[in-house]
Amino acid sequence: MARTAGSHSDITGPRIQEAALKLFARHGFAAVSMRQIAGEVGLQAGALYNYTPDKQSLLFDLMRDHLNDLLAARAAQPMPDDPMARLEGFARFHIRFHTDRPDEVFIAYMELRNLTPENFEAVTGLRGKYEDELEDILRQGVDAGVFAVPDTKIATLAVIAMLNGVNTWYRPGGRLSLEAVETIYWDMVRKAVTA
Amino acid sequence: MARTAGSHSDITGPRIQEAALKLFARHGFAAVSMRQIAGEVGLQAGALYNYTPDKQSLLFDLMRDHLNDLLAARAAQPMPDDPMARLEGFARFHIRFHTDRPDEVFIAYMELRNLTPENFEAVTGLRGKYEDELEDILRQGVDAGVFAVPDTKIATLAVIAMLNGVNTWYRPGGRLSLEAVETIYWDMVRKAVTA
DNA sequence: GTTTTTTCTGAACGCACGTTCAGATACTGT
DNA sequence: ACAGTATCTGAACGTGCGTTCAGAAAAAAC
Repeated sequence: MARTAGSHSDITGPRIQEAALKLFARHGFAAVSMRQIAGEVGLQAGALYNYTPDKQSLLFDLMRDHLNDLLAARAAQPMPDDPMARLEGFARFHIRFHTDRPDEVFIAYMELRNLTPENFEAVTGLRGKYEDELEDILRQGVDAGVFAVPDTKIATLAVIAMLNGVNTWYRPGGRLSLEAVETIYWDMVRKAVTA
Repeated sequence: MARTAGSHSDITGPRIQEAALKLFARHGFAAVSMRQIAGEVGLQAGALYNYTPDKQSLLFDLMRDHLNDLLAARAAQPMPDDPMARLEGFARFHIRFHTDRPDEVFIAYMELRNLTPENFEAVTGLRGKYEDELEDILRQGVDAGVFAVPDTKIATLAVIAMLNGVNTWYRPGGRLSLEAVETIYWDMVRKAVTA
């Protein structure tokens, strides 16, 4: 009934995040209790409050970290001048990044309604930044005459919706390699927006 | 403390369904209580159990009815022989039907994990029937040489994901008419799958 | 070896949950 | 007018919720 042998915040903290991520993705934020999360890590519920002020922050931190990772990873990608090459880079990057983090992606899309208004603003703001990158590419391509879409904003949302769809069925080790999936989707995206 | 004036199951039953639909869509199944649903209809929680055996059935019935409506509405659509015309009909029908029922659609996609295994099977089975219709169209078009997709199953999922995306942003009375939205998306779908 | 800091337990708080049911009132059919 | 049925209330059941906190043990600092 006190500090346990081998306990360290550097270890417990991340383990709590992982447990919350896994359980939120599997059962949904509202259906998961603090006691379940604690149990997954081998703690009593009260110990969680050494690491988070409340349950809501646990969710928000997962989303914010995920979107910051997304933006950072994207910023580290090469950026060709050619719109077609840029779009291909975006499509392939998006599929790779998202299929690699199915739980984070799932939560970031499904649990928005469980955020407080200000946390909601923060998360959708970060996502907006990412979507703006794609819209810039499309606009650049339209200006260059290589893409033809009547509305770049709608085309942006349509392309992202299509690419996000991969996460609903793709599993590593399945019939198709990730490289093959990338190519199939890139092909459809390219045709959909090309002049 | 008894039957109230003007109470009738023909009226109360549908009102309970509507209240559950609205609240589940807004806050999520797990976050909505039977007392909230009852309150929305002007009842005490116990009265709901004249209409549903439990909370889970309330959710399942909403999903099943929605998908049955979808299949029935689709079956009532004209079915041209030409694959291109069939695909256009499917795309436009899908957008019209789904934008007309945003709450039902939202629930049918987001609350699958709150279904018991057998209810889950029933719902995904109905959805599979609908998706098979699209895959049949694509396969027919590929055989006729008018479509070119390396994998009809993946193309089916990609097209549906893209079309479903409309529901994330479209609102009646917005900048674009539904007809215009249909045309924009149909254009992207057509280009994405055409040979 | 002693003190200080970190980490956790276990119990407790008030509250809300899904569900059941006896009893009361409104409606319906005769 | 009366009997039978449909509909709802209000209270209750046990359970689990998010969160707080005093105190105890382990680790770290000195």
